[in-house]
Amino acid sequence: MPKPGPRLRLVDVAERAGVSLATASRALAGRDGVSAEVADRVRQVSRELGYVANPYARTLAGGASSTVGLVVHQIDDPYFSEIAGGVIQVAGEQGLLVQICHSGRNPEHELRQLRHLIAQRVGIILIAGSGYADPGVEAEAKRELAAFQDLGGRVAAIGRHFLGVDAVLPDNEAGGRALGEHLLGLGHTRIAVAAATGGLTTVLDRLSGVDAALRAHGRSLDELPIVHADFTRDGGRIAAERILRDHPGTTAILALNDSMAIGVLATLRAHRIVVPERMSVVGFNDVSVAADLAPSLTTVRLPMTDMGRMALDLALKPRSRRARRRSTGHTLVIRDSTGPAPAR
Amino acid sequence: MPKPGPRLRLVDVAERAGVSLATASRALAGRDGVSAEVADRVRQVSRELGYVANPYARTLAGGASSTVGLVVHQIDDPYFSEIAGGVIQVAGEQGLLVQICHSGRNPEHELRQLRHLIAQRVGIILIAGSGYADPGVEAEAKRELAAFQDLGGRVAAIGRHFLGVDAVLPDNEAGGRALGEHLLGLGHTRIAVAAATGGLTTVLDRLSGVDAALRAHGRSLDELPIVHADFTRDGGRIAAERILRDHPGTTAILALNDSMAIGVLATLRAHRIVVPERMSVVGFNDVSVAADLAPSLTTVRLPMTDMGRMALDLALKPRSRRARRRSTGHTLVIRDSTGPAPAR
DNA sequence: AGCGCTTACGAAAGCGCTTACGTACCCTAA
DNA sequence: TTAGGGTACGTAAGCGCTTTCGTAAGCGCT
Repeated sequence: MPKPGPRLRLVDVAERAGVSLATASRALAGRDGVSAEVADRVRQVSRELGYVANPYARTLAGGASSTVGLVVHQIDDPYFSEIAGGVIQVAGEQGLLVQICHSGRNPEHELRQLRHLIAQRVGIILIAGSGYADPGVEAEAKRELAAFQDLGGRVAAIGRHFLGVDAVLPDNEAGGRALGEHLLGLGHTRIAVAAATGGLTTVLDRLSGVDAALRAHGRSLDELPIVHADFTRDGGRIAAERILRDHPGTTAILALNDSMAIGVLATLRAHRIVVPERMSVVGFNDVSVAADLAPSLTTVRLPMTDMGRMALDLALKPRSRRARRRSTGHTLVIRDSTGPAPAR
Repeated sequence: MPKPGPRLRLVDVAERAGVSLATASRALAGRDGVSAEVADRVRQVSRELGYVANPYARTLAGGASSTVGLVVHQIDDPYFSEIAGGVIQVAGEQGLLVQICHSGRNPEHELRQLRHLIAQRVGIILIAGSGYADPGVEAEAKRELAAFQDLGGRVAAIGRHFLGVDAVLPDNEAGGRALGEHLLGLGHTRIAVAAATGGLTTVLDRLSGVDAALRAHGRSLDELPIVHADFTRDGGRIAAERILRDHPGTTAILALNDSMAIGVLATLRAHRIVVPERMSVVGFNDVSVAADLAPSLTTVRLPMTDMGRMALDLALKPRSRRARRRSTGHTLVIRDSTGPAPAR
């Protein structure tokens, strides 16, 4: 059992292997200029001794920083915690450390976090969560990230297209379309949308998918009431109240994420409106509790954990000339919260 | 990885303030040996220039590391993600970075993560999640943490008493007792317990609270069927199936955490057993979805976010001679999943 | 004055690593 | 043979900071 001595340094390994510090460093970094024979010996000794490089010294000396910074809106939101789970998993396999910080859905605060991560010299930055439709808001972050990449850092985004970096893009549009078609297929015509406050690209993309579905049926999103509130359970509550009050004929509520859908369901329950008999409800993301609600929630599943994994994978590849994009795929998961439109 | 670049260094600040490197360092660290006047000037200049210390250099030179390592069983478990939320919040205020890693409820893997964090020279380690009842299993971790502390590191645990470090201890026993009393007060006598696999201190503590409640009524835990399964939704499912099969007279199921309770509810729904009319169900923790289930879940609320905060606060205080303990408090939250015991 | 003592500061020695740069050595070609 | 060009490795110069140690100045005391 390799016992991690108090402070084992690279010199110790080098000495034990009978080589110089430089050679030991090269051998462990897999750099060439070392004979295979010597390199093997060094690695062997290092393993025996249980040597772990001091990341501070390594980074200070100009080596690659082995920590990845992950920016999420809020870690205690299942969407982000699942993404984080994927990232941490891959990071663990690669021996990387993950630093997580909150942006709190606030572009300025996000920018501050970004700068902090950069100042802290992380090697990789992963930035998750919806982007802002206003390019001006993203511009500063974009510039900061570009500079970071020019200095050798790597960046990948999850769910944001305007950052000019590699990105994992959830199937927001296709998912929105699938939900729209599902509801239309069930005969719903009076559909209301519970959307997050405007300005988020995620919202726009999902809406545009819904629109596509409607157009395929000779209709359009313009006909539907769209109620804006926060991307949270409370937002869903508020939206649902507003819909019930202002659009009483509604037979289906399409919430743009599961949190809102949960709020919608709670409100409907409070009003004793039976789901799905009198009202169908759909969400988006398929967070793990969606299956446990009563009624269980029809939603579009995004592979959040995989998205986290993919993002880190992207960032671990060398930078390409053009920003790469990876689509996530999606699955319509039909559960008990949707049913045929009630007869009028 | 980011190259030296146009980064601002402490020398730059020192030069600009007309002092030596050493004085600048002392001034910014708030160390004495610098006149208030000079210190102010240095801080002023540093602020103007937007200087951020290079943490790698700082740590390498022997300063305190400004990163905190947080070990959780699994970040995409709401219990842990809420704790992490609290930790990240405090860390953000203090300008600390949080590194999260998974232990996966596996003592060996946890130990490996611990060693990795220590090797990476984090300054603070926070370790969350139930401990193991077998002291042998904890011994190695305990030793490792003690050594880490002797080298100047700080450690705080959340929910583990056997580590010999400062700890935030959830009110497991009192909470268990509250749940037991609640059910007994409703007239339930045939109560079954869905517990996690043995060996976790959390399980033992909660059970002991239940036992206390029973004894206050002249009964004892020994009379109740206790079914062991995983601390997850699936575990709850399995436990519920077993209870229904082996203990058909049961009128209340006490699940030792919310995840299990959710599984229990799902199973009851599948069996068309109405909650709470035919069966009451309680959970533990009050994760945020507990309120959104149908029926909403009666449970004991632990202030997870606060627990994260408290743990980091503890770790930020200087080490005391004896390990400190902080209790979290708890609240019994009565919702719709519990009701009077059905007449026989 | 002369002595010690404190205080405010600077010079310089590392912390453990990466990476130019230098140097032996060997192999080939003229 | 010797110049020329790899290849394998060692030497040493930092990376940006903290901290020890040294020093000069200021203080009160004999």
